[in-house]
Amino acid sequence: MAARRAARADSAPDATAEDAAADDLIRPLSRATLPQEIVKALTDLIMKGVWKPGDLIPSEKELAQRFQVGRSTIREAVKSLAVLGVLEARAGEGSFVRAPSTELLSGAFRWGVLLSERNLDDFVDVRVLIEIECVRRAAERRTPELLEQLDASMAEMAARQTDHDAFRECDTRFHMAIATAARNPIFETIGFTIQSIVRIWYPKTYFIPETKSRTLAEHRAIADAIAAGDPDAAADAMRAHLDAAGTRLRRVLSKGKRAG
Amino acid sequence: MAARRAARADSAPDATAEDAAADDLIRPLSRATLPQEIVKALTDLIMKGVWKPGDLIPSEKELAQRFQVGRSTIREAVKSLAVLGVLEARAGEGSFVRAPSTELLSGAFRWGVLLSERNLDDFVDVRVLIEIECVRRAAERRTPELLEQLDASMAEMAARQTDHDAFRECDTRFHMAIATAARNPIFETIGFTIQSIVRIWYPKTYFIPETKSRTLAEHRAIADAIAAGDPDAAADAMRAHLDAAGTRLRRVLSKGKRAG
DNA sequence: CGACACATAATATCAGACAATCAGAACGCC
DNA sequence: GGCGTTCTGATTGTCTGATATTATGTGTCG
Repeated sequence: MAARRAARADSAPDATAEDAAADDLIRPLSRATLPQEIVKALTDLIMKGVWKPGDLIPSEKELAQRFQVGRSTIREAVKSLAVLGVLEARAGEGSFVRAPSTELLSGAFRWGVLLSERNLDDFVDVRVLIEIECVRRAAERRTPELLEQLDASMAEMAARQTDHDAFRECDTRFHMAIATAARNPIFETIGFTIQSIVRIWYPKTYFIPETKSRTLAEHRAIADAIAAGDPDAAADAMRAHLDAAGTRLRRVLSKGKRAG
Repeated sequence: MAARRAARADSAPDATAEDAAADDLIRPLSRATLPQEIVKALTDLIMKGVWKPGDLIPSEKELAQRFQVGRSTIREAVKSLAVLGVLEARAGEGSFVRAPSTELLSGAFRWGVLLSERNLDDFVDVRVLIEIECVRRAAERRTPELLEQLDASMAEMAARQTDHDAFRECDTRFHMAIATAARNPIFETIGFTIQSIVRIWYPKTYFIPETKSRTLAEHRAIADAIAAGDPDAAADAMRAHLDAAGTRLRRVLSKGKRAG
């Protein structure tokens, strides 16, 4: 009969020696389903730099032949990565590796539990570390363009304090400008990712009366330190801002929980 | 008779057939693909609390009939959500809503790093920031298990210095153990991602004779500082290690470039 | 030289089939 | 009755083939 694909038949669940490579330590729990393995294989190809953003990956038919699986299996894997925002499948053209963007997980961002109170502290810790580093680098590498962007953001912020959406946009722009000014694409991407999450949650704090005026003042302190080219002062100002914002968010969340 | 959970029918697409048809005629498949729509519909059902964590969702066949699409379409949607960690499909049982986890949140950062432009210097900067923070947190939160893992890694490293692959595995394990010990899933994920990329590049430095002995000594200094519960010393040791490793790598790369 | 029809290739979607797996019912033994 | 075994039905896993839709290139014809 048709030779079956070499199955990964681990006959008995006997305790295996601990010679397992670190590779497999990543997922010891779930038995691998075929599409899951394909996802991992495709991920590895991206990780190793074989496929870079913008690249066209082989067609589904070719991938199916190469992995020795059916087309539907490949499709499920590719589709999963497409939903994640990692790949983009275009009918008639092929599938491409997408550039990093805030669209990552866009469909799933609406899932409320993405940031629950349990992850809030974890997230804030990451935010503090990354944004402080970004602002430090931005202060060292400051340009007139950056200062202009920051000023513009703050000016609009001050002018439109009653418009929640506009205020949020200005807030986002302020932090993203700093992330970009760090002049490191990885910090920039991480910074953008952070902002895409922040802009979903932090606007809840706008209902605290003093939030906006304090935010504006904190932003101004940060911008001043950047303009002065003082990384330490900028870092301090950013830390103060993020601590205050985090406290405000926690206050709103705990209050909402108590009330609801 | 195991009555399957009855899903509300109001999400079925046959309500207001005229409007839907008109809309579809005006914008046939505008941007969204069918599985994407299913994904959105399913996440909405979860978000609205119709399906709660642990619940069994309708079978693929029933969903296909209800949404009036083929089963493969449903499968691609469910599989995507399974990859995202939102659903869990168990053969023979059905698909279940998973308890919220940090997978989505961590995944966003993971892909951000993976898809960012990969310049060595930029990458090393990120590595230094993240791993120093991880080791600092690990020193504050150290456990006997961590110290054991680090010792085991270093012991094997010392014993198998001639085996490049084994040495690399130990190196990876050492850094990943520290990332895990930071006790923050996002830091852990970013740390793992960094290691996944690092392990592609750094083995090139193993051809410098003194690399392995120095790496081992640097690891030992880090482990000692962690064992002593001294975050600052651990951070210093880690910085020294990463700086040295970076220098070694740059040396190999420039030499290789000049030679080849 | 340009516009239109056609060929080609890729994804999008559907349908059906069979295998693998699991929970629970049915059964049989003690 | 209690308990282990077998059977069965439901569900996901996977493969194959077919049709539809879409984008790209190409060649013909005016």
